[in-house]
Amino acid sequence: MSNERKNPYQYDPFDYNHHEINKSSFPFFNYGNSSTYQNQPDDPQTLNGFESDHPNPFMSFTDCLHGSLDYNTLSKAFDMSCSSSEVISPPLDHDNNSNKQQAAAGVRDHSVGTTSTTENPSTPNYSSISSSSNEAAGAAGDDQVLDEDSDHKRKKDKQPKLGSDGVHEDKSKKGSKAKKKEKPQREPRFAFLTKSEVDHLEDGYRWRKYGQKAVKNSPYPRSYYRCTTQKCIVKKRVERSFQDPSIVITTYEGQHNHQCPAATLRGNLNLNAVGMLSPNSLLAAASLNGSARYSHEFLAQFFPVNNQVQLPNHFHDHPPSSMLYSNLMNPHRHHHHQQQQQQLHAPDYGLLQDLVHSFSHKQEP
DNA sequence: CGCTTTTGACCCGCGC
DNA sequence: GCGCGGGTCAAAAGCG
Repeated sequence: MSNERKNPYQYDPFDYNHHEINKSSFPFFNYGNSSTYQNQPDDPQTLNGFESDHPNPFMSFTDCLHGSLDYNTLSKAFDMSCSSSEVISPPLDHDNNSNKQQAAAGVRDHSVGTTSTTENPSTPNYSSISSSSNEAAGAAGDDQVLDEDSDHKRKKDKQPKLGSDGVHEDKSKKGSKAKKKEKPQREPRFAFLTKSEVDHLEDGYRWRKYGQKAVKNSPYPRSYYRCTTQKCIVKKRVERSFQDPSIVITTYEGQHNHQCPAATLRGNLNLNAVGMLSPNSLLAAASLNGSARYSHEFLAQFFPVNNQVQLPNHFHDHPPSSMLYSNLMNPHRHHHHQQQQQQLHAPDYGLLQDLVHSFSHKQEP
């Protein structure tokens, strides 16, 4: 959070090195689960990533939704189907502090061009998927690591409070400290950078805002949303880049345990059907059927809760940050008229600032 | 009436 | 130990 990190959000999605363009793979990764995120990011080996052999390139999308899919699968699948993908590598150096590097590594090269811009000429919108990481905690601080868990934890804390009459089911759990030692798992997170005039982008799911906080060094607040579906613990944070107010940073955490309400209703985004498609098609479907609004969630669904993935070798060889940039988003067909969506995927390092920063500060002279 | 948003308070972890 | 910042809660208000 130092000032030296000027323009944390400043980066040009269109201005990347292209030497890694050929690497078309899904940019998602995470730094592992409860056990791995504790590892020092300095050690690339601690990163979890993709494995090289995966049997089923076209696995059911539903599988993804249910977390049976790992990054490996994703990468594989997407890799295969994204011949036309365009991966853009941000000009990141390797000489940055290891933390950043590591974090950035997440995005590094596993970006998958979803659809080439030519494939979707009618779409002025560009999207990309950001990767995320549990490790975000690493950079962001453990509080984030505990996000999921802390959520419960806090509840416990609170519940006793309000539920003086009631539900302090387990104060014992309150022992957050004990829990902390175990470094409870947290859901993978995925950040999307979206060029949009609206803060809260519709993605087909229903969200309830449960909080808002001012962001340090930013005039724009960060909003906290939770999926309203019962038992669904997915959360997302939305904030606007103060460097580029046109960019909305949406961070998803967790994985929906249900279908996209909108998709279900419309029948457009039938997940089972989608499962029959190649990832590329999936993305296209996300774009076409759900329009830009669904893309976030849609893509987010791909990220398994299963944190045990490993980075491929080349992932380590080519440090951070290739950002995928593609235009699968359809133009504002729905209410968000002016919603020019330009999604860029960036790793979630926990703190959005850090997240974005990883991309940007490399571009600084 | 039910659901969502707002908002101040609170908790927690981390850095100093 | 203290202060800071992130994240969450929950009462109140707003909305359809």
